Amino acid sequence: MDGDVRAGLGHLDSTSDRAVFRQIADQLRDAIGRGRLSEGEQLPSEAQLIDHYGVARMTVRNAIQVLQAEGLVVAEHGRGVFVRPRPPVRRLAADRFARRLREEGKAAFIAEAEQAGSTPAVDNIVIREERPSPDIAARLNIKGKVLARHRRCLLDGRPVETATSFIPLEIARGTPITDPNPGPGGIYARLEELGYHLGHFEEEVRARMPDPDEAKVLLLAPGVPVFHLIRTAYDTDDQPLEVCDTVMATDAYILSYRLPAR
Amino acid sequence: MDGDVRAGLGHLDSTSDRAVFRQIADQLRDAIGRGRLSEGEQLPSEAQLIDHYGVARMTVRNAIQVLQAEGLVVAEHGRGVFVRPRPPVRRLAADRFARRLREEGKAAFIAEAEQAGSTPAVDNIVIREERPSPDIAARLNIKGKVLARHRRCLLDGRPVETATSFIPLEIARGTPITDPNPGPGGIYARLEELGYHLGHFEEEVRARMPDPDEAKVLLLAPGVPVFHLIRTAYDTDDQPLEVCDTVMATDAYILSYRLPAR
DNA sequence: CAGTGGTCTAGACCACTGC
DNA sequence: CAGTGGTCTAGACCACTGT
Repeated sequence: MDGDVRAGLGHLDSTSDRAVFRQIADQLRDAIGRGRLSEGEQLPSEAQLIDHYGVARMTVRNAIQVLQAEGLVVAEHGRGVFVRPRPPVRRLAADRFARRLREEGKAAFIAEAEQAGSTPAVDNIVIREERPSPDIAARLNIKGKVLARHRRCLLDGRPVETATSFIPLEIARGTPITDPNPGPGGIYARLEELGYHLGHFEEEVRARMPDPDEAKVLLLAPGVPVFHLIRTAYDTDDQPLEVCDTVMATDAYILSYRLPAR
Repeated sequence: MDGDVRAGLGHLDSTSDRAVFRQIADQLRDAIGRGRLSEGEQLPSEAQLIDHYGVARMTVRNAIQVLQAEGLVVAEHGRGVFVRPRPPVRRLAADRFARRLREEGKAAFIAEAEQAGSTPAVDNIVIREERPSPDIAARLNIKGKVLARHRRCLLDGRPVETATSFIPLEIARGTPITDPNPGPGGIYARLEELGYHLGHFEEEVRARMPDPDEAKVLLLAPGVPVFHLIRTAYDTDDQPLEVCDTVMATDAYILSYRLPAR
């Protein structure tokens, strides 16, 4: 026995040309993958790993940092390093903007959350007139100003997405769409009441690492990417009515879509 | 003047409680964001940053590592650190599995690539019978074995995705689906020839950091997440015919979907 | 308080790139 | 060859957590 630091970690292969910190990362990753270290469980402390492997502290820290960048572990100052718990994941259905939901008086985010038994919340609401970016202007096919509706959405107290809707000011001005709470069914319901008939949505999905602001607002752990969605709502004449720019925590969502076979 | 290391980097705020390496990362990130350092351009070397800020090497390296984890820069051993070039992005259309493409004799990946003016390629093809994972078995609603068709797809020489299709062995056995090259239109065309009528597809989209194997096969830079798609093909009776598990480089793709409004 | 991770220094040697 | 980043050591001091 060699003071095995639990989890059955092995030895270093000094003949290998693989860097020591990578070998340590490999062994910890393997322990996590095999379930010898399970979700939420604490990894051996830096001091224990230093003893076990007989290396300098930076070597151990480099190993742990590799795992952090992979999203496998989270370090908590003063407490330890833990296998990253997988938060509950919400599956966004392909029909999440179906009219029946609006008719039930639910905005999409609220409806989805309640259907899944979670408690939704919305904060950081900012509504103002803006000159749109060239990209937004092009998507809306307009030259003038827009109404921008920004908010952050939370599930069971955990921030999961920020979103900004852009609506041509010509459409939004003087309507409940300019209110912080636009009423039952959300702004899509208001648009339909105003005589705009929603035809379909187009959604573009990207994924990337968050910038520091996004990581802060969404309380993202290192190694957790974001979805960046840009959704355009079209009326039945294929005229754009709204663009919604959304940044979502990828550890909180699975996006689901239905594709036609013809 | 203080040997300004190009790019107009500023000074450290010693009164700030923000860590020095984060301040350095902030300044470099800002320089990139403002275009003072543009795509592909080389950052000041570690030695230059050490001189400029008067800090230890590890401090500078920590700063650069922050930017790497954000996907903003790539380090090349012996050459320097460079603002990560944005590779050309392929937009995957919502109708990419439309029948007309199969009838034109193109598999989806090939059709998409050629339509966009790129040169597609496929390698690492492995086809074999397997006992499916519980998840795959459940999606296919079967108990028996599957035919697994694995491949890696490249655009203009750059690997962009790996994919594995799972087809119930009962369906695939003794058909061209078991061939490395299943013929024009891909396996979906073969399925239809066999009398299965494709009705629709359901696609689940996740994003996460790659594991080391995925990073290697897709030549992913640090800080580049992957899309993980699981697509199920259904026939017109809503019976599953195939499941395709795909891992894609997120810096190579924008996924595009059409959502119904009712 | 002891134990944890966070930051930083000052060096060393190595491996890769390009002239 | 000089210049670059990659790895590693051996320390120091700090900040946070929990007892």
